[in-house]
Amino acid sequence: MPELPEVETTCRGIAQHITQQTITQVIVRQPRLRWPVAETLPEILIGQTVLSVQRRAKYLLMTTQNGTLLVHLGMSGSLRVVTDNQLASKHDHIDIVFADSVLRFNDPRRFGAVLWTSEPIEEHTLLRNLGPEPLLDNFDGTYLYTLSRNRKVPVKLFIMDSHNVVGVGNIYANEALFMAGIDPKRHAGRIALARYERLAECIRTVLTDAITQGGTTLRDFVNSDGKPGYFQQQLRVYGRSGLPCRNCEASLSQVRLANRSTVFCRFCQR
DNA sequence: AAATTCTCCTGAAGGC
DNA sequence: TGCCTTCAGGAGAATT
Repeated sequence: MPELPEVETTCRGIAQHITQQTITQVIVRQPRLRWPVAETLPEILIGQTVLSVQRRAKYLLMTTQNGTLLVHLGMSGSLRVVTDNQLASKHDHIDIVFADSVLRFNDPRRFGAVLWTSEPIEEHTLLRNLGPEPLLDNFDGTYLYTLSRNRKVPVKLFIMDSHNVVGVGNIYANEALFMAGIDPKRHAGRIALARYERLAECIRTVLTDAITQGGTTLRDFVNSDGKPGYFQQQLRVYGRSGLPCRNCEASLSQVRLANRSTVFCRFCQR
């Protein structure tokens, strides 16, 4: 499933192909996504030129002279650039057509979103209340510590809440907490500053490593055959319930927090 | 304000 | 082979 590293890699991968390209056609085969795709999307987009492709949280922002196309990949979405007229296949819901290429949005579970906005992007409802980017300088242990005082929510849910910090999905929340030695169930307000310093660093590390891997794994966004090819990182705990902890060999535990699978080592994480 | 639950959707995996 | 159930989950919306 696309987490921040996949979105970042997608952003870099498609940017080089569609920046400065003018949209000649828009095909919407399935408008029922997370929110309905505007019926007017083709007439809005045709003739516009993509000036930049950026990422905020897990949103991809394609800016033109008139506004921004927001794309969220949800659980199962992917974007790829097609240059050889290949036929659309199952779940290829939207094509953004340029002179020599097509940006194709595929999303089996349709939790993704494609939305047009002409208002200033930072004021958009979906972006205005987001917390800091975990890879920028305004995110650190002091920030997490201060924000979490008196909060009773489990720390795993705290770091997965996009109001607090964006882009930490279930997989990397599990991984970062293992790496930091923190019990995912621990109340956010009951963790000391030094441990939050460690956690912030671990969040940065797991995300950065994944982006580095993705840069090589998802090396080609043009005519990638079939699957989007999300990277299989070396995961320490996620998906390893009942398997030995890579640190102490004990069997890894699994619980559910807010209906999310949570895997941890009950000895290494406190 | 904060915490919790609900909701959308399809594909994979397991049981019989 | 096939049909059923269960699970997976991003994150906004709704509820407590």
